[in-house]
Amino acid sequence: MEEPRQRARPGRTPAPAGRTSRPRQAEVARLAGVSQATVSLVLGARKQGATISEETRQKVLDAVRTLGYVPDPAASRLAAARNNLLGVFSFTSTFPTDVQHSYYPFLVGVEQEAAARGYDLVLFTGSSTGGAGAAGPHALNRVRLADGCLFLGRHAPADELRRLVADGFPVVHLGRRDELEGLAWVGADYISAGQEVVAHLAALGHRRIVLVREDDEAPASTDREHGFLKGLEEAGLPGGPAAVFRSADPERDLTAERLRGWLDDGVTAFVAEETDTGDAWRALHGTAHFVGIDAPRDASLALLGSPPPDLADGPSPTGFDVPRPQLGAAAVRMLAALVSGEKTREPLVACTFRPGSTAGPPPVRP
Amino acid sequence: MEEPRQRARPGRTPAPAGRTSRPRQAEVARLAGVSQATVSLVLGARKQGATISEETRQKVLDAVRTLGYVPDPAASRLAAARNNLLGVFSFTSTFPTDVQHSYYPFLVGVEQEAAARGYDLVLFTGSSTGGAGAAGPHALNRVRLADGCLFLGRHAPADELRRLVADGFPVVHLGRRDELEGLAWVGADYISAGQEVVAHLAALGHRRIVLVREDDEAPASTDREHGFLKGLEEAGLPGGPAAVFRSADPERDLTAERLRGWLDDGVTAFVAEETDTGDAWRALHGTAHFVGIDAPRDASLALLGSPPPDLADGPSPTGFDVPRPQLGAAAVRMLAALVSGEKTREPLVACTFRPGSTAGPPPVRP
DNA sequence: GCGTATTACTAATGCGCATTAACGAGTACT
DNA sequence: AGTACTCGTTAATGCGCATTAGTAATACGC
Repeated sequence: MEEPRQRARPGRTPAPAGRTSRPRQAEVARLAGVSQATVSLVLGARKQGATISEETRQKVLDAVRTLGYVPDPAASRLAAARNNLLGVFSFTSTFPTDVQHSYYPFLVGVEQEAAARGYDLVLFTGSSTGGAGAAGPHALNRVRLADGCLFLGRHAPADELRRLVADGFPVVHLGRRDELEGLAWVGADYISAGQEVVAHLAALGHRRIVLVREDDEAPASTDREHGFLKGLEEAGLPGGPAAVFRSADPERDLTAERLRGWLDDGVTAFVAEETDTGDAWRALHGTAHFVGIDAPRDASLALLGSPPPDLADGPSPTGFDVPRPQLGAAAVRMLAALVSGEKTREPLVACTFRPGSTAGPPPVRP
Repeated sequence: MEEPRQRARPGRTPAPAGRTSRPRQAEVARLAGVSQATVSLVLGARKQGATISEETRQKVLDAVRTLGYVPDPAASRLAAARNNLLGVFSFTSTFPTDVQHSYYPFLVGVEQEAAARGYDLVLFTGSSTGGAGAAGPHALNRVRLADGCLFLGRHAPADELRRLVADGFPVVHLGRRDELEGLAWVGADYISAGQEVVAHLAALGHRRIVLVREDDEAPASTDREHGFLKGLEEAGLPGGPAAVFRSADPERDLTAERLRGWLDDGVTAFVAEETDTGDAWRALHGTAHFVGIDAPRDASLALLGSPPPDLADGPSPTGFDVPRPQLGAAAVRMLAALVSGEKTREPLVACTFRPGSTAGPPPVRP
């Protein structure tokens, strides 16, 4: 019988012997005098199955400590396990030059909650300015290295997100996102918060309230309006289109005449939504000041959110605050739940009512 | 001849057939009628070596499109023996509740540069309670999961850092750190910057200049003093201990009497170092104001750094700015160089002179 | 004394991809 | 015809880890 000719052995070149590379489980095993499998068993917090003697366990752990062994995340994941890494993906850079527009407040909570649960964070930056990093059609794919990924901002391409979700990869979107079937998300409960603000005003005695908002279809915006209208309804106050003033440019359209007109019509309280720019509140605040309204004496003002930084020094507006760190933390909790296969939990985080100083009882009409 | 008994084949259970998993290169290969290796060659942007016919390339790309294949990053990185991950370690949390005390400005540059080079960032928090790797005495080992690691702040324990460096793990420290042999670092060139400020004052005509600094041995502090003294020397001005006022609590010790004494002695310009707290500048600024000095009319003031946030609204002090984003970027460049085995580069980043409005010609003495 | 548990560990295997030696086919040159 | 190349492709291999069948050793039951 002719022995089949021994083929040469292709494959990768062995690592250069010169530099000491990071230790592997094999080295740990050698040092501990056990097999690589045993090392894996000791390190993996197996819930059942193999048992390891305390003696062996200690030998292994000692070797791990001595060598400073740390598992390779890529290998862990490839072997169908996890690597205790959570991704944070933002299409725009996570650290924009301007802190104001950053996700910083959310990340505070994200980092804390992740650390508390034993996860480290991987920052995946989408198309950054330089963008040499092949921001191809599959840029989102890198996140698969982690056990799951958190998405900030609504810029993540829907089809790629859908793909991740369809593949069963744990994904959580920070901010409501219903249009994407199956996408888990956490968001602030703007509806309840808006409702609460209206309830507060109604309790003070206001009977005619107007909402000033921008021309925007984002959930954060429409939810606030829903909450506002719901609040009116529950208080038995007049709602309908007349209660909402919507404009693409409030600072231009919210004129003094218009404001005076409302006042003459018996409107005693005004509510503005919080926007990226803060324009709605700025317009309301500015025009009211211009007209000579002294809040809350002549009329009450409220803001569905926090004031923009440039107005932060003024009197604290009545309204609510979005608990951004808590939102980040909630997102991490949900992501962790998905990673471990648990059911998803309540996606809404309550906002906190801020009494402020711009709302009071309506003026007594002569 | 007895055939060796056929061992059973242990290993992992095959994936549940139920769910259609994502396509692999093998499936693409089958559809395209080529081998898996060919698929890998087509997809990988090989710089040299194998050549692929245009026909085959198209067949493969078509199959990729048909199946919607996307590479598994875990597998890619495992096979390529690098994770494309850079660690960022800060002993305090990376996102402190107070933005002011954060490394945010550095991270802006770190993120940009890392993204431009195709790296993702892993955030390690030293103080984190759980922190996956139980913040024991070997908490730093956790960073070995990345290809290299950037250290922010000087809280990282020296012995552990030393260990990483000794093991050939690529490490870069943000901020000068000479005492640790072999540690790569990048830092701001405080010496040149301090020198430049003094040169500016000297050029304006000042002949007696005093530096106010805290009682601190941090390189950022001593470097500023060196630069200051070097500047004096180059301008042929009197240096020595008399030119430097050092105090652990400048706000208490920098009294009005002392300041008046200097003025009487012919000192016409004062320089403060920038500190974490901004106390040196605050003391100098405050006492000068108290004494009735109007800068730059009665005397010139300069600051070796940027003013603290609470004084940011006042007149812009003459001095220099530390280009924090650029420092972060430079640190990433150096780290990337270390990871790919290149030589390290220039560790110093130049500060930018800020003319400001607190320095001018010395007053004409009667 | 022999079957059956139980315990403690190891060998073997594959995850999906990158890498490379080897090979067949074609071309060009002695 | 033999040699020397170039081109295009593939088989084989391993990256580092998790998983599981198997085994050896000891303990237990009757």
